[in-house]
Amino acid sequence: MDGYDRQLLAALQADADQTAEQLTARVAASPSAIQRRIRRLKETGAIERTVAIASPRALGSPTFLVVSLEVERERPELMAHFRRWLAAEDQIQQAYYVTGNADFVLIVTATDMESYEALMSRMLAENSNVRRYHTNVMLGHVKRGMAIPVPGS
Amino acid sequence: MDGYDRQLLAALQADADQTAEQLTARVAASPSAIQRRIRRLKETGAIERTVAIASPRALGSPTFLVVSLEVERERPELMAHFRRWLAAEDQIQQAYYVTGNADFVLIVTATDMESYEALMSRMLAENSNVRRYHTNVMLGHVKRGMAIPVPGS
DNA sequence: GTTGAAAATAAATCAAC
DNA sequence: GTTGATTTATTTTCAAC
Repeated sequence: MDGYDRQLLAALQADADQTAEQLTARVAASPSAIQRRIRRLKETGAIERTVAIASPRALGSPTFLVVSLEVERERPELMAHFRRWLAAEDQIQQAYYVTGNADFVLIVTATDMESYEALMSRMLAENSNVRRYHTNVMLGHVKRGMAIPVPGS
Repeated sequence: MDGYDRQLLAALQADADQTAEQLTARVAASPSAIQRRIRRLKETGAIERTVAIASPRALGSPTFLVVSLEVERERPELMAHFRRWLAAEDQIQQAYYVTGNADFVLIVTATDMESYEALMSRMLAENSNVRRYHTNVMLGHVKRGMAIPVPGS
């Protein structure tokens, strides 16, 4: 991971559809070097994956919700079960383990509030260590991304 | 947007590095049809963009924070200013406008707590309508993604 | 790291069904 | 929608510097 790799990560986090040739405009290196490094970044896992960001409108403008929840942490096996449950649910986009009032913060999608409530009921039914949760319905977003800023860029 | 497009969106949200040929395994259509549709999905904006998901470890394991904040909403011009401010800050990955206790939920990255605090100070100094905020430091994540589930898939 | 050429792969375009 | 051929663009690999 040197300056070239960091510049590449910055560029590809913003737009992964650029060709090696186009990237020479942003990364001071030749197409050959760029191609080699991109492959290496993927091999080493510095680039975990490349994904298409879909427009919510194109998929029926689902409801998004921000859920903070508290769990009973005493039983490790229940926590492990809960994490697996979260990972398996497609409607749960993001699941973060946090400090503070809440233990988890989730970003959830649902076609409508009814389906959200069904998901939450199922969550409670299938995870006895979930104590309570608080829902914030998303009204809109200013920004949506996963890009991590790169030091030298 | 028919069944083919939805299947494609589902597949590309998970992995955008698949060739049209590889996609025939998941989308019951020929490579030609798949290529044509992918291009159309990008042109129409159904696919907003394609991005590389970088490993936080590769970028120095930054701290992630979930910030809920309350704003003074009375002055629309201040709100517009705040939204632009959020959009312009690289450290702010996601900014959601929500109902409930908080008005906004942010997902923020910082190299360390000091830089996070500097960002928040600057936020307050440059946005007089931000009333208060509450920080949840992220300890880890179970899941990190932007994929929207697709009805028929 | 670079350039440049060759080979392999994939995408784009088109015709015909 | 499909197949198959063609063209174009990109990636990959390599040699030489």
